[in-house]
Amino acid sequence: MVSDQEIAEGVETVLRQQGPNNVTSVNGVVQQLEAKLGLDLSHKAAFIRDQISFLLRPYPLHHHQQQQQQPQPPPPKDHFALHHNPYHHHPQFAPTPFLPQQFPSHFALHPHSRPPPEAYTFQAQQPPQQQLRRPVALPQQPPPKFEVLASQNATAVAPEPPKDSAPTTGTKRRGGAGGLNKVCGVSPELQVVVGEPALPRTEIVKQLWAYIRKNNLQDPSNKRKIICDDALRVVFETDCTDMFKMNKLLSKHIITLGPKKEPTQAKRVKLDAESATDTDNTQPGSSTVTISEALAKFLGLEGREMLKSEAIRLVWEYVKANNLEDPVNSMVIVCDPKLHELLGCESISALGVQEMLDRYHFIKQS
DNA sequence: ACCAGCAAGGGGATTGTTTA
DNA sequence: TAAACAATCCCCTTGCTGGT
Repeated sequence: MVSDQEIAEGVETVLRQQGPNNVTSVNGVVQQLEAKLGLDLSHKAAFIRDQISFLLRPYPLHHHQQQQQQPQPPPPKDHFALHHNPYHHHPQFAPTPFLPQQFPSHFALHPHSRPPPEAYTFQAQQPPQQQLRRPVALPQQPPPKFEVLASQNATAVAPEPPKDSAPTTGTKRRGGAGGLNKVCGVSPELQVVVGEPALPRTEIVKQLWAYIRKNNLQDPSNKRKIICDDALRVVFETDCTDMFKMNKLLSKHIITLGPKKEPTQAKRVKLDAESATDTDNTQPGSSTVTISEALAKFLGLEGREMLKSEAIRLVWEYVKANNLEDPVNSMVIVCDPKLHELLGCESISALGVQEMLDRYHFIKQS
């Protein structure tokens, strides 16, 4: 029986040794790991996928970086460097020299929603059988501890006991980090509105309503009706919608991150884009920032103070106006010379654009 | 007047039930 | 007994309806 720790180390080793261009899927890594360990790891695919996404997540941004760093387009190939695995201490998995390369974007899953290593240890310590289905003869398990983690991303979702709307059907289940509390990716268009690259669905809805109220976008005669402004028009592709349709339209812009049950039909936008790391969790989309000179030049603006959301929106307008989305994968932006000059790379994931702007072109104000 | 419940919509987690 | 399947819950929003 191989432990989660060994698997985690094995994943890191495979990624280091193989090089990203040779690893095309989670299954590929599973297979290589199976060959390496001589075990059937198919039941560990989700765990392995988690490990991959953790290892390939972007480096976290630090606030002082955002404030102090001068606009210096970085070598994009460093964008996804392999992170050290907290499990890593077994000598047989000693890391091999690793040359940073651009990983296939489909490996860049839910990066910034990733639990901190210490929290992850909790998961790893639990045999999956106990985490998942019936606890067999064990007494009722307490709510999953990673519920707390979900609240880190969904700060407004109070961890207080939920409303007791459930009928008296014995044991009650708590949401935990899954279900609607699961952190989902946000499309670039929707990011302009909610201001975050990844949020739980509930939080996305909440932010959206905050945006609607803030901008007075409800029809006064029928508050169920939403009158779209420019940003919402891009998201919903209509001038007017109602609150129920809104959720449906919203789902197009919510990208499932991480392991997911295989749907019978691929109906969603493919998840292959890396998420921008964003340490600024105080309504970043609506904050005023000073943009870099390069960005001001790019946007053809005189002034350098503007709403962050507006700056992002303008960049996306440029992308769309110039058809810079990869026709094969719209989550990948193929930079033209002008965008190349701004971002310092030839191509970038959709979600990576905001990260680059955050990191190098937004100078936050107090 | 006030309150609770319901309406739609998303999808994963969990529990309960049925079947092999 | 295990697997497969079904049902329920989680959250959020506004406005309507029915009960108190």
